[in-house]
Amino acid sequence: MNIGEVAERSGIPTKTIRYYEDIGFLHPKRNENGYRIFEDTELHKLTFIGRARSLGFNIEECRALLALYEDKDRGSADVKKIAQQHVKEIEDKIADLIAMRDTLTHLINACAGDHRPDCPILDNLSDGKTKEA
Amino acid sequence: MNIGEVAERSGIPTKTIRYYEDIGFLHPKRNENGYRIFEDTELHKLTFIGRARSLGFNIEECRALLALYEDKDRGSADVKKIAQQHVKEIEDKIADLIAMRDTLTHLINACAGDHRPDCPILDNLSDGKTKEA
DNA sequence: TCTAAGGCTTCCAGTCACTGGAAGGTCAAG
DNA sequence: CTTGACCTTCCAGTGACTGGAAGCCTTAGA
Repeated sequence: MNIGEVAERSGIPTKTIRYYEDIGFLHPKRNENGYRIFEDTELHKLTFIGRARSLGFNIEECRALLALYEDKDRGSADVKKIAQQHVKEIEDKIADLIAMRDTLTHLINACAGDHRPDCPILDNLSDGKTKEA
Repeated sequence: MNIGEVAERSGIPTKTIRYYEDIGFLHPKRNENGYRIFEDTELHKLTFIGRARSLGFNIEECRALLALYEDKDRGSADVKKIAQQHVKEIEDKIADLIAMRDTLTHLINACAGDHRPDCPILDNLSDGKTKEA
């Protein structure tokens, strides 16, 4: 397979595939003409990485998962640990975002949204206090 | 005030303050020795930006809010619109993260987490399917 | 008066995970 | 033989900082 076909089948852009080669995720062979040739195993790897990325694992986490994936002797405990750590991080982010949303929603509700310049949102950004109606 | 004091009072690092000057948020005057001198208005602006950033507004949104903040004739509707748009984006992110978390939690629950190599998490990353017990 | 510490300056480079674009080689169809 | 799609490499940019180097300025203490 050439890079274009792999890109289509894995759903990962060619640019990104080359980048993944740069950072050592893949080592495709080369044709006489310099083109990369991908085997099925490379396609699988790419798909694997794509799924992990879409679950929010960062590149280093993907590298760790990939190493575990390729290590036939790893225990599932290692993988579970990475995943659990990751769930914790996701939950922290969710909590942060919910706090943001609630604060903003609160401010929006306090804001008349008309042509007068009086604006609780800006007031809050300016002095950190929310005025109640 | 010198930059160090402003940094302490606004909670924004000196590096970041200089960066904010670079991108045109501030225009502090300079001393004979080249040091930046900050007035109270600059401190207020920085605090304003800091709060907006902590609410997840990006730099361009901050720029817009700052412009509205400094425009005495703006209607609160303009500000409300930016904030509402932002709440939408936050809610999208929350939904994404919840989906990620649920998928991962599901996989973690299916994973024995022992020393055997059989691992539903890797299996899923590899083939996109979750095996039920 | 010298020195040392700390604060200030600028500029350059790195972060993360790509993404865009330029310049040019290769290949298959018409 | 040309056209267009595909491939290659390399360089630069994204967002929002952050780190570090090199060097000037100020202040306190010996």
